[in-house]
Amino acid sequence: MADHRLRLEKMIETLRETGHRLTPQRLAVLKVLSLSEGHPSAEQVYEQVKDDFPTTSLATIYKTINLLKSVDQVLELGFAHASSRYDGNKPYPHPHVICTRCGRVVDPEHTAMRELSRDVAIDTGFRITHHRLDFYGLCPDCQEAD
Amino acid sequence: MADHRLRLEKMIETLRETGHRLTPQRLAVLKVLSLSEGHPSAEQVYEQVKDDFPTTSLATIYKTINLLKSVDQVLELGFAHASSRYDGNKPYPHPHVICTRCGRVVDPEHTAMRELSRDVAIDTGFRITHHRLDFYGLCPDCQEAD
DNA sequence: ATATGTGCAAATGGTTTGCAGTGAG
DNA sequence: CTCACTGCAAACCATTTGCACATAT
Repeated sequence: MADHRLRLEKMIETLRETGHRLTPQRLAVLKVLSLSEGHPSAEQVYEQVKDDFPTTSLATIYKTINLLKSVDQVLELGFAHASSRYDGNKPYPHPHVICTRCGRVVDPEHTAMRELSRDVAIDTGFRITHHRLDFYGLCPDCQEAD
Repeated sequence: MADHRLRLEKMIETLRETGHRLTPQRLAVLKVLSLSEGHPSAEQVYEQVKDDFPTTSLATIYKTINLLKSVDQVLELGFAHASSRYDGNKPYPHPHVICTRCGRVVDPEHTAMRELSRDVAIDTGFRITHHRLDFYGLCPDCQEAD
C-alpha cells in the first residue's frame, strides 16, 4: 500500500539534514516504524528491534522515537491509560479508528463528521461508539508571548 | 452559560440511581466538576476541594472522577505527556481547542473539517497548528467475541 | 578526534491500589 | 449496624534522565 521504502529513505534523509547520526540501532527503529502497517507501541518496536539487535535498550527506542517526532517523521497517538502508538507511514494528523477492547488501531480509507463516522464504520467494520476531535495550537495569550 | 446547577443535580441523581453514596467529599468534587467552566486536571480539582475540605486526598479525587466516568457524568480528555483534563459540563464527545504551550482547553462555539478548523480558529482566537480526530469502538474481531 | 548516541539503572510523575479506619444509608 | 468510602502510603507503569562507555562522522 504505502511506499515503505520511500518512507524509510525520507526518514534517513531527514535525520541527515538535521545533523543526526545514523547508528545501526536507529536504522533498525526507522525500519520498524516505516515498514509497519500497524501502529506499534514503543514496546512493540523494541521487541522487533531486539530480534536483530539483542543489546538494544528500550530507552534508545524512546530516544529515537522522540528524535523522529521532533523532525515530524513519526506521529504519536497518545493515550491517558495506555502506551502511545506510533505511525511512521503517515506522520501527519489523520483519523484513526481505535478498538476500545483490544487496542487495535486502523486507518480508515475515507477521510468530512456525521457522515464521516458512518463512512468510517463501513470502511473498517468497527462498531463506532464515540470519537475524539481535538484542535491544537496557540491560545491568544500564548501568541502574544511569542 | 451552561446550567451548572442542573448538571450538579444530574450527577447526584445518577449516583443515587446507580447505588452510590453521596459523601461530603464526593459532593465537593461534583461541585467543582459541574461548576467549572474550564477543564480542570485532577490536581486542580484537588486544590479546590481542599479549600473547603482540607483532609481530602488526591486518591479520593481520582476515585470519584473514575466513578463519574463509569456512569458517563464526566468526560476525560487524556494525554500522553500531561495529566488528564475533565469536563463535567458536557460529558459527551465534543471538539476541544488545546493550547500546546500553556495547556489551556477551550470549547469552540461552532461545532462539520477544513472549514471547521477555520471556524474554530475564528471562534477561539487560537492559531491552530494541528488536530486530532479519533473514532472509538469495537473492531470486527471484538464484536464477535461479545 | 570529538561530540553524539547507547545502554544501564535509577528517577519521574500521573494514576491506582491495599488496607485499616470512618461514616452514609 | 454494615458496607461502601476515605485517606494514607506504597505500588504501578510508561516514559525520561544521568552517566560512563562506545562509535559514527
